[in-house]
Amino acid sequence: MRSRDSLIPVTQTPTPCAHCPVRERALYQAVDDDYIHSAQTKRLNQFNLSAKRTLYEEGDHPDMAFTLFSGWIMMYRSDREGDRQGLRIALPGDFVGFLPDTNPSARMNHSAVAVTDALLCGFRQDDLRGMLKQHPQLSWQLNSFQSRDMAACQTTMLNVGRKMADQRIAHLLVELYDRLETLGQVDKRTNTMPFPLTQSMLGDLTGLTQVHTNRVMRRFRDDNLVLCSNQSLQIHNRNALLEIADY
Amino acid sequence: MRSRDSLIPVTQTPTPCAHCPVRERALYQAVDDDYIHSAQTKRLNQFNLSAKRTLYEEGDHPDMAFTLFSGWIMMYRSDREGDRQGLRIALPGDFVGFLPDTNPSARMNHSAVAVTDALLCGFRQDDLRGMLKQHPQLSWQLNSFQSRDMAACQTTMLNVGRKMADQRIAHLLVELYDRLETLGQVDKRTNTMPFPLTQSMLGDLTGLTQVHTNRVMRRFRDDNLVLCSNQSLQIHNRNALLEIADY
DNA sequence: CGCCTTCTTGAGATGACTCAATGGTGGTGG
DNA sequence: CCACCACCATTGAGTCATCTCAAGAAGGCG
Repeated sequence: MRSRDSLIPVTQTPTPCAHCPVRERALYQAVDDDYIHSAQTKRLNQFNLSAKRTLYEEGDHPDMAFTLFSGWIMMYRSDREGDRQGLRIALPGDFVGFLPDTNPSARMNHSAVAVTDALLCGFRQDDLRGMLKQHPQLSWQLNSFQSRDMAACQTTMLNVGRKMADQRIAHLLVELYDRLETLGQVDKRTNTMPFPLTQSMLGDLTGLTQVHTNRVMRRFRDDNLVLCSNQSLQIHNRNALLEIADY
Repeated sequence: MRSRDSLIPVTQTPTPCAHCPVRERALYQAVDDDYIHSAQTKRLNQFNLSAKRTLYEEGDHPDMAFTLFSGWIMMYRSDREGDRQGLRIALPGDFVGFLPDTNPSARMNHSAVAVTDALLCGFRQDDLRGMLKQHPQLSWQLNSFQSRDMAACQTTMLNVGRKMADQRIAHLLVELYDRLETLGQVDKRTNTMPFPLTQSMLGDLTGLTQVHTNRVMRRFRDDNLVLCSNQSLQIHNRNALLEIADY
């Protein structure tokens, strides 16, 4: 499987769960120690994935799923002409690439690419499916995650289907800001967050072209709403952004 | 809760599961008899919902979820200006309105309206949540449903975000045709299916205006691809539709 | 220094929207 | 049985948001 080629193992020994930098948001959150122990034994190595490398692609049948420890990953779907529609950005703590269908002919219906260098913790799909079937709490937890993802997906649909370009982009920026804030990755003094997305990716995620994304971002900058430079983005006027985004 | 006003109880005695006309697609599919018995005891009355009545709305905290027995229901999300983005059409057998979050402040993030008169079987949210926590198989089943819904949602996002109007509409028509075919609701001799959607709803579901939807449908008719009349739709040239839809 | 990716900007094309008006159809009540 | 009304489909004219194509500028990296 080609996607595996990009994955570079980091350590040979499983990392104890307590050391997981994002334990509180990962799959085994809120599961009691017994289950966590069981999760530990299933945990595989950590892997590095370099920026721009593909984690998996539409049509793959990956044998691992991952918890993202650090970095950004973009999930997207593409059509025959090669146009991309971004689905969502996975941030540290998110659970990525799980294929619930046991059927060996089941295939991923979207692709995942590293926006930045990423550190991932791998689980075998089979092990995960086994754990889920065995532990109702874990299944329940996954249900919640899926519901949350579904809600976000619906919000994106509303944006892409019904909003103007500036609304879509403003919404995405605020959403990422808020998610990064809960991860403690924004500088609250300057309202600055890491922002590794290219304008092309921003367009993918909002259903716009890169060119038009550029025009909107320039307008935002001219209007003194945000300042984007050097892989980071500073929000100057959050209220105006919220207003535009209809958040 | 206003949405309850539209629901008209049909029978006072729970309908035995074996009589469920769509048993094979409902939540308790593939769950063994013990669970099914438990599900039976939780099953509430059946309800009628008339066409155009709302089942629940964004912001509601409904105390029931439903299995749709007959009729069509449209789920959608709307923004402050009142624009609607259709999320999906629920057909008989689909599970509708479940709110997994136990938190009493949790709210529905989309609305559901009856496209046609509908017959629904109700479950108390609390009972469902209890059953799910107790029975891993049931949780697992729900996971599969959510994954399937998520995949469909992503397909819609690709359509709405990246495809031309005729592609979006062709895709929706074929998708509905296929779903109705598995339900045995198409006349295979004439390739005709029931089609209660107005052009306005069709526009909601594809991120288009009613007016533009009309123009596309007229073109489809002029090109002898489909014929839509009298609440039903006949597909004359499926291959051409598939080609357009990039299915 | 030179290459490659990303960003920027312009000019023109076009798909989809808005506004507006008309026609059809089915249901309802007098 | 007819008149009316509500809803839906149809069509035209004009506008606008976004796209396409194209080219140049600005960085980062070996």
